[in-house]
Amino acid sequence: MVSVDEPANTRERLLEAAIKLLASNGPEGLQARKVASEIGASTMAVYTHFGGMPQLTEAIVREGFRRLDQQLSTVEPTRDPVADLFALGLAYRAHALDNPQLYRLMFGLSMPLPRRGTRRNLLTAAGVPTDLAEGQTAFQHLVTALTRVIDSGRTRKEDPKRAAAQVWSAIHGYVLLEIAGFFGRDGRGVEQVLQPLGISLAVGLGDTVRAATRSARAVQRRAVTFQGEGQPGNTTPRR
Amino acid sequence: MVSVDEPANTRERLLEAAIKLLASNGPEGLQARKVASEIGASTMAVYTHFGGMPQLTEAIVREGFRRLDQQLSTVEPTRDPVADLFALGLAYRAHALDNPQLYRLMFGLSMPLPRRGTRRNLLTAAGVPTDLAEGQTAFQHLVTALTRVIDSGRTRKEDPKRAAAQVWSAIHGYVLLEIAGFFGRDGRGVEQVLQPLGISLAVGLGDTVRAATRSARAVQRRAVTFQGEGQPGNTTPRR
DNA sequence: TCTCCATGGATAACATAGTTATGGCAGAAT
DNA sequence: ATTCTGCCATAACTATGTTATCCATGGAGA
Repeated sequence: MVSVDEPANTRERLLEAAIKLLASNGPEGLQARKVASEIGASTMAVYTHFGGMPQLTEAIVREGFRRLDQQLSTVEPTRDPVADLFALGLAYRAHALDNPQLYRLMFGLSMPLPRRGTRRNLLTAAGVPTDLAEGQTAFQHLVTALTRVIDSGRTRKEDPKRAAAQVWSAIHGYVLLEIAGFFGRDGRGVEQVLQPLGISLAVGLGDTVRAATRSARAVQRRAVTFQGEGQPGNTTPRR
Repeated sequence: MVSVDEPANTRERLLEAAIKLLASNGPEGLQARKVASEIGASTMAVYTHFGGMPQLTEAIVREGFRRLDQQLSTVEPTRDPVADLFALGLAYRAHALDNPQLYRLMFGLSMPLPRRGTRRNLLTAAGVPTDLAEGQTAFQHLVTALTRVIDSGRTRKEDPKRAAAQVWSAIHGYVLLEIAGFFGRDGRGVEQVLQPLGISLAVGLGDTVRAATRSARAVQRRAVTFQGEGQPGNTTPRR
């Protein structure tokens, strides 16, 4: 589980190279020739194993959601379900900030940039990403967390799914704005926006300001366990 | 103000055609040859008036923020600042849902992280993407609205900017997820997610459940004035 | 062992789309 | 009238996704 990925087969190496190129070069890095030459192969490898760039991109998105799911799974439940929810939010944010290009691609924000060359028809039908089905797994983490919050009596009775939808909206929006640089690049946004936002939502759902604040502080202490504060180049023991 | 746009000069016609093609064909529609031929010109027109496709895209983004600003400006303040904030949120959502491709493009272009040296660097002036600077105007609407909310005493004292950042995160995330289809395509997400989210945030900031709910209902009645419920092809008296 | 076939992949050609070089034409300036 | 300037049509150039073709390799079966 902690072992470094061995080369494996060509398909895996292509996918791995593509993800690396995406992270380092942005969507521009996702070019058949670049990806193929990265592993010393010709472009045909892409077509043999994926069918084309759209399918390779789709595979990247799927892998991105798989990794997000993994990261969210590392959040262990405690006695404080609200704190657990906050921890989930921090883990979500950590994944997105550590893989900003990937995160954007997962939600179709960067892909449709018209590449040169021929058509592409993956995420663009009507702005409807294929990836939504994959996103369900990430959403499920939130539903579970909110079910525990609601069942704990800290908040009002409410449909956990709808509450989770609210929380996901908030986190998703926050993360995208932070990636875009709107909250600065020093990771200050977490304490200035994300944490207050989490407290606001918890209180809005019925928790008390005191309790929510205390849970937020508790998570702050836990949080050092996760990724570095958004600064690239830190130790990222992903996978 | 209600007059149909006259052809105007070539630059305007190009921009207009590009926005139309973006809306109808998605990002695929943003091709130099297509845009130019749409107005019966050659691709050179794009280069004469914009410099290239990246600059044309940038102009589209700028126009998108301008229109968003216009739409948000139509929300008239009333005696109920919380209701006004909700109305602002609905107007924001209406703009995004009526122009989903444009909205995605507005936020999809900022990829400032890897700082590629040469290619398409026009959006990163000094590390801060241009589109974010434009986004400031939209953000300002929220700051103003939240200042009124906070000053009204309905919520706790708080920095309006930080509160606005929370609200923007929530709306932005909600809108993107709704565009992506996660909340269904029937516009149900507004009452099932956006409205509860707004109430949660208001309550989280200090308002009472009763008052926030009442404000939300008041806006619901006002809201019919805006766009149709996200269904494309309705009457959109923009500009 | 030899033959045959299937699979993966290299080479190269093709189509598309951004970009650029060139030149002409109309109207303004002199 | 001449010259100059700006707009833009034409066509060429380049990069990129895609496809056609062909070769190599390795396993199955005789």
